[in-house]
Amino acid sequence: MTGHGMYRRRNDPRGRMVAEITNDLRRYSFDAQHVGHAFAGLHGLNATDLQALIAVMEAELVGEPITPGRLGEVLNLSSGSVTALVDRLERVGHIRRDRDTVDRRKVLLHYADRGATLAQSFFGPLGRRTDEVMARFTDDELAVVHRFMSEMMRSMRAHRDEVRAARGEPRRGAAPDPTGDR
Amino acid sequence: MTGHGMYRRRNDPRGRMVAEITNDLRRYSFDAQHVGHAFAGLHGLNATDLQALIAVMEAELVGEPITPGRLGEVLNLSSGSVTALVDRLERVGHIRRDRDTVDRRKVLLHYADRGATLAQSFFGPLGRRTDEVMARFTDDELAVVHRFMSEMMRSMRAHRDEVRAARGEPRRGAAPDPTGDR
DNA sequence: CGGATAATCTCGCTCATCAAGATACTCTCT
DNA sequence: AGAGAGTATCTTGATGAGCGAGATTATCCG
Repeated sequence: MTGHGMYRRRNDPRGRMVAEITNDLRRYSFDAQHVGHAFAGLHGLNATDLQALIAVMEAELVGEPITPGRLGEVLNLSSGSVTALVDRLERVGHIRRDRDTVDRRKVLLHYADRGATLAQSFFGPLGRRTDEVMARFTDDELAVVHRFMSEMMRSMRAHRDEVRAARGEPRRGAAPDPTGDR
Repeated sequence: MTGHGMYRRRNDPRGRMVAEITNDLRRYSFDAQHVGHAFAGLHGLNATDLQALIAVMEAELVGEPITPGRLGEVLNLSSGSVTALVDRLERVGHIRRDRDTVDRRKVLLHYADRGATLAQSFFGPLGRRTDEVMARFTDDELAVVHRFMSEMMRSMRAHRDEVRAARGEPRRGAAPDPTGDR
């Protein structure tokens, strides 16, 4: 999944370039997904656990610790799944729970040392590889790349929201999907 | 997940740009993953099923229908999981199995009309969005983006192979280009 | 207080995936 | 031609992530 460009066999140079960029983006996302999966497996976690750990760290580094509810929104998980997820991560010492002092219904998630170390060993090698690639580009070139990725990211995010919103709406086309939905 | 740039708080302009590109790439991949998941759910599939369908179509469009074994390598699934996966997709009419006439141990996977229609409705809207973004870039700018994404993709693929190798077992018969398009 | 609202957690179930082993077919060598 | 080794796929049983409905705990307000 994750990307497109499978058809689109235009023959002008620009058309080919668009197709290749599209394919590279798709492959990059696909591989990134598998890196996460494999790395998580190496450390006794699953892909979701790793994503969650990263989300918890990001939130806390920005100064706004995340709640289980919000984490569920970010990862698109049910509340029951989030509880199980947080249990798993807490049990192995990657994160910990704290009650919010202001609104004591809320639980705030904080990363523990063990989690920080793990994230470091995930991002470290990845960052080194990224730096190697980026070193081959001038400031002006990186500025172009930045503008591009920024717009592509926004575009994909909008698309994600649209597809998610399509849930629960009348389903057109083909088979009635006996299992309902997931 | 997958990506990085969470730390790296350099303060020079270039450092900030690198960090932002990195973050956008990570978010793009993350969202792309969720688009696939949500779209699949809408159609009674899971994320893996959709990836598999795409891989089957890609292989056949290139003229080399994929086998279950190869599909398992691409998706990094066990043989048992692949059988179940292919069963699911065949049952709902997205793909079909054919025995290879030359080596009758092999099974070749082909997409069916229903699968093609589904893929179309997945890639169509995505492609439209992508075109909108790319239209805002000149040929020269796209050439820079192309060079960048190509190198980033290769870098991520190498990293994936490295992380996978750190586990039990490398791919047999060399594993060039899973998701291989082209 | 009592009711409404909100956030999180509990429980029973489903289903994707794995690991190991069974089966089916092919290839090589004598 | 047949035995044995090799390869591809399929079968089976177990595990565990995730869902969804309802229970629990906490806050806020009249």
